[in-house]
Amino acid sequence: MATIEDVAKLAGLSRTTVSRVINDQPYVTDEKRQRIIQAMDDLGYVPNSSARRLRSQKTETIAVLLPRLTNPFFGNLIEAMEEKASEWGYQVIVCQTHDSKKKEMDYLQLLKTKQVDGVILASLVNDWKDVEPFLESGPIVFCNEYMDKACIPMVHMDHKQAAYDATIHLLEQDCRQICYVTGGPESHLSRKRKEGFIKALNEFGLHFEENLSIDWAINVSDGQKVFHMINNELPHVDGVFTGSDEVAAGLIYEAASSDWVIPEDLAVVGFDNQMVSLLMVPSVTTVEQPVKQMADKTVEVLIQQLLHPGALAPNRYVYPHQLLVRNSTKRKKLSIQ
Amino acid sequence: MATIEDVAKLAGLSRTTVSRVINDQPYVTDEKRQRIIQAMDDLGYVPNSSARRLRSQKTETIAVLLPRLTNPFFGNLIEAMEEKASEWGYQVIVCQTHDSKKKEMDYLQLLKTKQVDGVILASLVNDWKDVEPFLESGPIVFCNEYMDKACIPMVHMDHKQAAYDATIHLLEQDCRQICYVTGGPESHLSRKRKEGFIKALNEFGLHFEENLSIDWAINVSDGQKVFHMINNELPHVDGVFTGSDEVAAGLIYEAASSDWVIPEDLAVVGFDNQMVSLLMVPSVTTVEQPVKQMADKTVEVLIQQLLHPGALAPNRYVYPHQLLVRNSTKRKKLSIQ
DNA sequence: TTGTATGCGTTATCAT
DNA sequence: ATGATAACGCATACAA
Repeated sequence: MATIEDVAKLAGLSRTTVSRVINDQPYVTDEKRQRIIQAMDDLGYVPNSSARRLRSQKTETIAVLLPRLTNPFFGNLIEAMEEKASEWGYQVIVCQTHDSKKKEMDYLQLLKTKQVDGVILASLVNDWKDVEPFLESGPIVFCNEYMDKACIPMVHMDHKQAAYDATIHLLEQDCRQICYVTGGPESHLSRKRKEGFIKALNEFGLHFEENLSIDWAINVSDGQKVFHMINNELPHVDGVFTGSDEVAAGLIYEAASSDWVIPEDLAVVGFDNQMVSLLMVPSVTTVEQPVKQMADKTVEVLIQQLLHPGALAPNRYVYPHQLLVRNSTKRKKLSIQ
Repeated sequence: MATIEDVAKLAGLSRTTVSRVINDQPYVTDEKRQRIIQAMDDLGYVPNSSARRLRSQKTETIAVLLPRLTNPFFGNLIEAMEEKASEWGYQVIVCQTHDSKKKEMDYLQLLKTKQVDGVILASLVNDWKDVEPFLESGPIVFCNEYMDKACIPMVHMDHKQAAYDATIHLLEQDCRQICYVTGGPESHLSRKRKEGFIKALNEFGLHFEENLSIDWAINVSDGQKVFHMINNELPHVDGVFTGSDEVAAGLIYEAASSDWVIPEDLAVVGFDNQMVSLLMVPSVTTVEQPVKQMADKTVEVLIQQLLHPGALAPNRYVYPHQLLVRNSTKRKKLSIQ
């Protein structure tokens, strides 16, 4: 493999001059520049990035931590992030934590060992106090997940309000026994959602009931299980709030082979506006998040931190959500005007 | 940031000895080993990976090239790959080419510049002759996509046979005007599928008709467009072979708000056995690929190449597929026995 | 405008 | 068992 030295020799010049050409710097005569370019071509020279990294203390690489890629929300998120990062010439390393504290800490080490310049946390299972020390090694930005006590940039929506809106909608459809279905570890985000859910209940004179709460549902097959649980143990339930379109879809799929009619017997709201929520029969009422905008902003904020280490950017970017009302909750027939 | 030098000084020993401790090498007294570990702890020392990379000429990182992550097939693929790679202590860089020749070449440069030790090609739009030279810089392995002329390991299924099976099934359901829907750039894989499709037609005395061929459909909304195209311009079509469950889902979704009844008027097969193919009403007949096994095998083969550069592994791993017959093609009623 | 010398942090070689 | 030194490939401060 040719090195800068080889190129210098072949061109009959010094490493410095070659380096200048490589980095598009001035103070090189056109003639010598050409000679060097020629030499690089002849040798098939390519700068060794490990050497550059060591010299520059930069990697042009970022890590994105998330639970798992098969959750389409995170799939969409990282798709957009990679695209944006690539525009800036940055690589993206995928870090699936599977909600494991250990894996999360292991991936954070990438920052310490200088394998990446910065980190995006799209989920968090460890305590913030265990993560904070990593800030010494480079910037960290939250996306989706957030944490009031952390003094770093955060890009997310108002999950409390979103859950509130969705729940109010269920209540307005005359649901009174609403099952609260969530999954994954308890997080700041999930607590916010729960707050919104409870706030809405309270406004209708209801309160949160532990026995209508399910906290282990994260995918389609869990959704199917949830339906059977409701069918067998909670027949009085008339509405379901879930934090995931996949779960909602599984539930609705399973209900189709039963007596339950959706939404008349059971109204269901999902979350994320995944494709499947539109395709289901009935289509699923859901909360849309501006995933691409959030992803783009997150990458932008992180890279700005890398480029201008001093500049403290405003550190909250809250994006709007939208409740998309579809057939899985339309219990009230419209009166003919 | 503390360096090995700092640790050495604090412990009153040499860099060499510290390095020995870091790398678990022998020839260090327990007493000094302890002293060094203590010093590393005190300083919060972590080896700098850029320096290690430069020194060892290894990155412990691989690149995975694919068109886009929002295609759930590739989402599942990379999820499994990342997990497997992480078991071996390897990082994964996501490289979305969006089927662009230029982006593909750019990402392949990662190999030349030593940012990654090896590359997995899950798709390919450039000619093989343009890719082959990169082999000088490190191993490349195909997964899903393949190429008969390339002398590198390949992990994939028999796409010709899979398409053949799916088409025969449509024909057995009495479809005679089958629309062939595909998307993305022409590739070896897509050619193989087409061969299988044509072979099946031929066995039923039919031949491929260009005007029943659509080559621009890759997602749900394309599937919707396909339906309208059939509805408006190809009303005599009675079956659809598509290379994607998303497209099939979009088509079926759109058909629901029309006169067409699926499968009676139009039988539809998808590909990949995505969750959505099961959830649709009617559920979608599809071809299942053993994604996880293929992903695991690919990573394993690549890492073996990295660990034992000499050892030529057998270079084809062909995995079985399975046609899952669901409601979108069940036109023939079972006779009561 | 060009070149020399030095150091980024690590590990391998060779002495001791 | 331990340490001095060179080398990995590059880019920068400084000199010319």
